[in-house]
Amino acid sequence: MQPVAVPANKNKRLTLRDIAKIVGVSASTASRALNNNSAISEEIRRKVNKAAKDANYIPNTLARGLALQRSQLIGLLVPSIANPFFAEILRGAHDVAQQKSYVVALCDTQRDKEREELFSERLLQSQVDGIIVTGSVMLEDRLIEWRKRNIPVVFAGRRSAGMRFSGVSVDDVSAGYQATRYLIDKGHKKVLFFGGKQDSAATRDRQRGYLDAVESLGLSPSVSYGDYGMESGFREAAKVAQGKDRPDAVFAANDLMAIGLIMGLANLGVKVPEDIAVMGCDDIAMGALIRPALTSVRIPMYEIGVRAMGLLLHELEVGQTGPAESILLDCGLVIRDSA
Amino acid sequence: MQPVAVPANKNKRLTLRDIAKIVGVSASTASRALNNNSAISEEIRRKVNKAAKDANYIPNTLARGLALQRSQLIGLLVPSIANPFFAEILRGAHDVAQQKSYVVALCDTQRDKEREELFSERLLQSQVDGIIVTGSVMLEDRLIEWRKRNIPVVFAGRRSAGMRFSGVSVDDVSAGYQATRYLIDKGHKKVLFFGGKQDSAATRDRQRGYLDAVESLGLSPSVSYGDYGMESGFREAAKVAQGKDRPDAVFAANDLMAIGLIMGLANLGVKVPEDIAVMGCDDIAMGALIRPALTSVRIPMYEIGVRAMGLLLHELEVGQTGPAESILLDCGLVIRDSA
DNA sequence: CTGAAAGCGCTTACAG
DNA sequence: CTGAAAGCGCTTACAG
Repeated sequence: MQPVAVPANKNKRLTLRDIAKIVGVSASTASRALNNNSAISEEIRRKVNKAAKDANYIPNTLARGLALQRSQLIGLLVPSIANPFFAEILRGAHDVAQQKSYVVALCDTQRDKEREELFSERLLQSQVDGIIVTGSVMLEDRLIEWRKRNIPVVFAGRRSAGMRFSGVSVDDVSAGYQATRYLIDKGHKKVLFFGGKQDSAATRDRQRGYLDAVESLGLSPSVSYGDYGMESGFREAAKVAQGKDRPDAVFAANDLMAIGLIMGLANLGVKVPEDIAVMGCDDIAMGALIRPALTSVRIPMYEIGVRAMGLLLHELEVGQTGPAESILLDCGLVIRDSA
Repeated sequence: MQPVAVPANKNKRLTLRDIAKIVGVSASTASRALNNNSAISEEIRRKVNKAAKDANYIPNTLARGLALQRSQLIGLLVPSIANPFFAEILRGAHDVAQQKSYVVALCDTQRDKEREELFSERLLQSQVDGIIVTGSVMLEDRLIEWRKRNIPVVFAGRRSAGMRFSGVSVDDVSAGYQATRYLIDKGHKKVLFFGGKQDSAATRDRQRGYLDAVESLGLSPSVSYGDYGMESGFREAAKVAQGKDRPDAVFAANDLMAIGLIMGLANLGVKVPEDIAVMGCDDIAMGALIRPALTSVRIPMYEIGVRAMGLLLHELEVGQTGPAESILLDCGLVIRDSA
């Protein structure tokens, strides 16, 4: 049997038909052999696979996707990759996607509604097989577009409010309650809640938990807002430290702001935790390294990403499941030195 | 003229042919109208566009990509999204890609060679139009595969060594030299270079600069390595602080390690900068907020990402340019309190 | 077990 | 300016 010459291939990519030709079978057969999804003679399967490997054949996912109606792409909407909280979710989601041969299309929305909508459309065009939405400010009716097209959407790190989308998150109300309760049990009387953006669901829920704790114990609440960034915590320090009605503890809605706050207070000569106790939320890696080490509420971010992608891929395989599934992961206190 | 009924569309996506039918033209014409890349009567163009908008038509990028041999996807290889340095490059690259209607396929390689190769292959399959490689440990001959297929590759944050690939980075040797020189000029006699992973090009170059400075001034070098993570800096503190041949200054190859080091030293009661001066490299946001505020070398990370994607997209439009183009961005000292 | 054909949804020469 | 046809590279009923 004469070996058939491999076509000159001048910068022309090898196609399935090419390798079929090499082996001397039809493209259909080659396809079946490669995907071994159908009965094929063992010999042909071997030959095709060998030829593919030898010729360094790389299947075209675009063409495959078009034929199969599956792009093998998963969209990921995050408000800010610079934020370790979302970076961790992203990492978790990314890891399981890759492991299942999906590729992740990343969109950093910067919490901007216009960008969210633009990206949502772009991802739709790219025919992503599904989308993970994290920390979105997007109105859910925008997402209905996806639902209508029968494309799975799962939330990560936040629960979907009105319309029922699947998602995995943490009980933020409980997180807020636990943190505040801890502070109060430690003897603090004036604890300030320092939230992130007000339109954020996490801030809303953590504040709810804070209020529950404070009010149930007959203390009076006080609230202030930053933007989830470290710098906003740093700036807040000035307000907090400044005399008259100074709190004796603050519960920040995320660690980044808590850390900024600690830095800012140190800068102003206010001692943490002696003068003011500071507690964060999320338990990002940095918290353990900062001095004083940050007391916080641990939110299993990486795990959230993992589970969210797991859910999404599951819905993809099983086909649109019936009711939306909400997974709530546990969170607990991480007590260190700042409170 | 009777309005033609829109097909019932039960969860079947609208296709170009559908909207062509609505308007009463051929798919070819509809395509031309939408992409307005060819002479088309103004009236038809309007009608087609209106119909597309009314019907909420979403073009299928997969099909388009197959026909045009362009996926509109750009691959991004980063060693770790959890690392702010790469997160910033990623952000820059992402922003310009999105702005030019490309979507970004993210791969976190964890600096693992096997994963890099796996992802490289996966991206090839996905028909990405180009790829940005950042902080890769991948042997460049792996990248030749890309070159052969005529797919643009650009490096970001690191220069390509052997084979000439385009890239944008910073003069790391100079960064190392500037930092060390600053330390020495401040009167320090025993400055330690605390590198990241030894196989990292940035570490190699910054160390080169360090050595140049130290040796040209007749001092003797001493070198130690971490892994670029904050924790490795924290751990290093113990070694550094421990008595006998204690350095009076350390230049860390990145800010994360420098910050960890500062935290660790504080923890051990060693005063920075009085007992030991600490200098970082990169100038990540956190450095400004830490106490003592971190003295560092500013590497314009976001800008690197922006320029790298710019270069890539340019090569894509112009077609493979001739010689590789290397852009070197400036870096300079950011003097704060830690040194 | 294998092949020819049709189709996935778009684009672009090629003719009018 | 417009349409019919062929093609991008794969997959999968449908027949053997």
